[in-house]
Amino acid sequence: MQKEIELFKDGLKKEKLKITSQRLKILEAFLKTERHMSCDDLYRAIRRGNPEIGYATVYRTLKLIQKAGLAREVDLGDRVSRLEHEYGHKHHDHLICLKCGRFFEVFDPEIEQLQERLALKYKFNAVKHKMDIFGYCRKCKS
Amino acid sequence: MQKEIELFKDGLKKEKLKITSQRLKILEAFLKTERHMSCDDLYRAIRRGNPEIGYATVYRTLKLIQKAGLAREVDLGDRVSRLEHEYGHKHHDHLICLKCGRFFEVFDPEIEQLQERLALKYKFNAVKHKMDIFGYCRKCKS
DNA sequence: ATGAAATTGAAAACCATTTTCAATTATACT
DNA sequence: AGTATAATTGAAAATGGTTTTCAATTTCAT
Ligand SMILES: [Mn+2]
Ligand SMILES: [Mn+2]
Ligand SMILES: [Zn+2]
Ligand SMILES: [Zn+2]
Repeated sequence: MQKEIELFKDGLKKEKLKITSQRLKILEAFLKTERHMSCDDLYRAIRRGNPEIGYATVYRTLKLIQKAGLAREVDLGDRVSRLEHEYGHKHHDHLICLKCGRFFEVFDPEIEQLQERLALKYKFNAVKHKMDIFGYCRKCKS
Repeated sequence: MQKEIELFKDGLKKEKLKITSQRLKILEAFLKTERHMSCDDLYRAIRRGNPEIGYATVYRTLKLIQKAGLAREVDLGDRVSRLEHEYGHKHHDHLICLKCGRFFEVFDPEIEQLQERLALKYKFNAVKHKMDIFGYCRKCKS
């Protein structure tokens, strides 16, 4: 994760922001997990080793991590912002189970291509998209 | 909109809930517009003719309207729930402009078909999906 | 080292939404 | 029609995730 740490530092320098121990610890905690973490999840995880880091600092730093291109927001429809790794992780969409809450990461190049065609048709300059399919997973369908 | 009103009343009766003047007024206000309305938007609109209707009642009734299958939630990524008509309106997705906030309603049968195929591949019983493409509209792209 | 500017944690504020509660109302049943 | 019962209402308070405020502390270019 050295590469990610460098990218983060570069992002900070570019904005004339400072490299602090709190920011680095929060970044490391985020990089350490592969799950989709809410700010609160991360706050709790960080807290275990660093009880002196504040809630607001976690929120603020997670915004910076996103700006540096290292994290992307996942919106599962509850009103909680969750983050997943962005650097070195390909774009994907989600199948989300309405019963157990589990989700599956999926990618379909044909869909992606048709999405581009659709944007083009509307002369729309697409930057990103979000596609979530909700339903019942193999284990939960009656 | 008589059909919708009947469906709403049926939905209420089925749950042993009561048909009240407030509920009917809120439903009519919702049916009257074709926009994507937040609860607050609707509260304000209703207020103009009916200053006695409370905020909580609007929230509660909008939930009932959704349960009756007359409204569907639109999630534009801010944390505000907006509603659009569901009855008599075909499913569609959105192209959302990051600059001016305007959105375009789109439908691509090929994408829909591939989405089904994707769910099938994961033995996932898809119920609904949400696809939003974010970017810059014709007028806003530099 | 110095000083300007950025950062921090704790607490308060924010804001959409939900809950509480006592008063009112709709409906089913005499 | 009158009554009992359960649902509904509006106002206010609570909730919960997120953001802001502010005084104290820290970073870093000079
Ligand atoms: Mn993911
Ligand atoms: Mn729409
Ligand atoms: Zn499941
Ligand atoms: Zn635009």
